[in-house]
Amino acid sequence: MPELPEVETIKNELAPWIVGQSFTKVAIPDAKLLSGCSVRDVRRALVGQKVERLERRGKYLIFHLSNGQVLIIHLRMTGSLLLDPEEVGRYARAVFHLSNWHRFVFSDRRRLGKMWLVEDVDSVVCKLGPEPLDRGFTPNVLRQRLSRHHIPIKAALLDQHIVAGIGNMYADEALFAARIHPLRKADQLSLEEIRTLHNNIRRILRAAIGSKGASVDSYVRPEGELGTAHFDFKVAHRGGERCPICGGTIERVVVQNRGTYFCPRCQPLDRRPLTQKCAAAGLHERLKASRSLGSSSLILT
DNA sequence: CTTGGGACCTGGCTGC
DNA sequence: TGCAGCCAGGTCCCAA
Repeated sequence: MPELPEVETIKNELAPWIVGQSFTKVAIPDAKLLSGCSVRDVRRALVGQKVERLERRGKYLIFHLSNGQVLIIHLRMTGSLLLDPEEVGRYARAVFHLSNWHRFVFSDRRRLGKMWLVEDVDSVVCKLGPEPLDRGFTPNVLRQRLSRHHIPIKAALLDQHIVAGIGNMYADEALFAARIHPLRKADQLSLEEIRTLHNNIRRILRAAIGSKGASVDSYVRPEGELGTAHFDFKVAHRGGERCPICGGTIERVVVQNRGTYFCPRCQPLDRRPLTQKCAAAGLHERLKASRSLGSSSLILT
């Protein structure tokens, strides 16, 4: 599933082959791929145009063309861009031939990917939230954006209008690293929690780019290699396994129709001190009793 | 305005 | 072995 680190990797690895080259031939066997333009429009506009620059914004890949137009690709769930594959394959949705005799293929098993040809990038990506790796993305920016939403923090991190580029895997990893339960309300995190979350979002995304992305499902890099970021996952897609911190069992819940993995011990829903929790639950006596017995923890249900 | 839920899409998996 | 039915999740769209 291409999220920010995967799209960034694709951009970095594709750029040396594409930037400065022009399109010589474009085939789009799957017209459903296109949003707001026809196959003929795209072929006519692209052929002969040079790619001036390749850019990523959130999970969007942006090709700046020499005529000022912009080709934008979103890979969604199962899309990939393959450089010079031996065969185009049965899932090829678009094939781009370049002036250096290389070609790249937009391959997408589930056909959820999208492609736009526009005059103005903002007509497609204007509503995206800030780039989490930009200098301007400070803890205060994150705090301000989260404070407007009374929804689970997991849902807020997945909302591209709040922050761009984070998907299901990295949201789970960042919340685990910050020890924040995925169902905590976005507008009720403390400043300290937001600082920790902000720090971990950036750390985890940077590390994942360093590992060239996570190949959990169908993600492959343009030249066919896999990424290795998933080997560093602590909770994502690890339901039922042991938590690497506390040894407890990693659980899976569904938040906003998304499989969500977390450690209930490391990411408690209620973070108030134990004494306050017990007061709220009317459990003074039980706490005293458990302490007098030398118990260091109390299970609240 | 915000929030939640369904649609899109299809290969792969589960269970009968 | 075959097949129906469910699941995965990024984004858009609609209803409350």
